[in-house]
Formats: sequence, C-alpha cells, structure tokens
Amino acid sequence: MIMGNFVGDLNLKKYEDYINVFDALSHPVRIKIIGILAEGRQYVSELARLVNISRPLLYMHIKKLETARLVTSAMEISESGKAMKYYALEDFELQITKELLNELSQNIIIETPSKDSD
Amino acid sequence: MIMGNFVGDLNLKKYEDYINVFDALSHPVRIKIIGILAEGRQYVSELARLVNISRPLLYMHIKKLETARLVTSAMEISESGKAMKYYALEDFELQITKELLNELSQNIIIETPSKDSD
DNA sequence: TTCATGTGTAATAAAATTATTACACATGAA
DNA sequence: TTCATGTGTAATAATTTTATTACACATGAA
Repeated sequence: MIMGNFVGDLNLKKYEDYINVFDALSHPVRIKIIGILAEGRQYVSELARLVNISRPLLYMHIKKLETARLVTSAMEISESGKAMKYYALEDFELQITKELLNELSQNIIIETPSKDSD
Repeated sequence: MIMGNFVGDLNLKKYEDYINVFDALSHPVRIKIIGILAEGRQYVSELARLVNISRPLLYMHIKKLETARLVTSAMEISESGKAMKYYALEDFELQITKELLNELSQNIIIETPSKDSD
C-alpha cells in the first residue's frame, strides 16, 4: 500500500503521478521557477522576467509543473483593470525511498516487441 | 546550507546532482529497474530479460541510474568462468521539500539570449 | 490614437532522449 | 566446431523535449 510519502496538498497515487513530479523537477529552469514561487506567488510576465526566459518558454515549463500539480494558477483582474494570471507553489514534501520505488514498480509493465535478438 | 536531505550512501550536493536523480527517476523503465534491483543484485543480461527490454536499451537506461549514483556495478567471473556484470541498488532515501528546492534554485542562473521580444 | 503592459497560442527549429539493428568478441559445454 | 550464453558498442531511426519567432487580442494611460 502506497502511503505516507507526501505531506501537504500533493496526493500522489499512481506511478505516473510520481513520474510527472520527477520529470517536473528534472530541469534547471523549473527548479528556478519553484525557487521564485517559494518566495510568493507571481504573475506570468513577471515570472518570465525573473526566470530570465521568454513567456512562451515559461508556459512550456510551467505546464509541466502544473501537470505534476506542484503549482496552481488563478486569473485575477488587477486594480488597474488588467487580467493577470498568478502562479503559486503548492505545499508539498515528499520522501523518496527504495521501498516506495519498489512498490511503484510493481504496477509497471514494460511491453517491448524486441528482446535483444542478437 | 543544504543538508539532511538524504539518508544512505547517496550524497547530493549541487543542484545538478539532484537533477540527475530526478531525471533518473522520470522514466517507467528506470523505476522498473530499481524495483527489480530492490529485490537483489542482478547481472546485465538477466536484468534486461526481467525488465523486458533489449540489452542495448538497458545500458542506455542504467547509465542514467549510474550517473545519478542510484546504482553501482561490479564485474565478476562466474563459477562457470563467464564474465558477469552485476548491478546493485544503492541505499538511499531522500526528502524533497520546498525549502530544499528553494535553496537549490539559488545557485541556478538562467542565461537566455531572448527575452520575449514581442 | 499610440504606447506600454498584460493575456495566449501556433508554427517551426534545434537539441536531446529513447529505441532499434547490427555488429564484435569471450567462455563452457555438447 | 558449433551452440548457447555472457560481455560491449557503434550507427541510425524515431520520438519527445526544449527553444524561438511571430502572431492576435485586451486594457489603462499619455
């Protein structure tokens, strides 16, 4: 039974959930984004400036963070009347152990046509 | 100061070390490999059969696990005299927190030529 | 109206990852 | 000698990821 591997709002169940998280954490830009959001929420354009990448590229990266549910977004209308999309970091804390990975692997079935036909 | 995020032989320091680990854990085949090695060490050909992939492909995947230092290898001569390469899972346990990621991000500098020149 | 700033995405290029195929070579047993 | 099993890698193909460029559209202020 998989449980007790996380703290916070993140509720990972299937191995795909974990892989999404690992994948999300496997790029410097995305760690940078997390670092910035750890200080507080930020809207898209400003976030892109802080990370020092273009907005389209930011969207690409943050999409992975959203898929992994490490961040959430909310649209707001600023005082000046502009639409602003804010991203915020989710509360999480997960523990990676051999036992956890072993449990996850039980559900993984690799089906490959080729079996090293030397 | 980054510390206390791991248990076991794994000693992660720089953010690149962590990214290597996350990257290593971001593919089903590699989780499967870890799951199998969690039961005990295994030699290359048998490991490939157990995972159900070709040997060349196994090498590709396990290389990432080795880079992340999640597995180690050792050559041995079997009783029958054949050279066998055994892979074993390292002892590890790491805790991923917002605080850790925030610290890691401090060392990440993104240098991109383009800044969304809309 | 024009400018600065915000939103979002489609199309493409570049680079990296993943997967396959085909080799070479060694040993023990039949 | 031939077969089964082990080792390892080079070359290529297929796919995905990452990055760039060029759009479109909205609002408030000058």
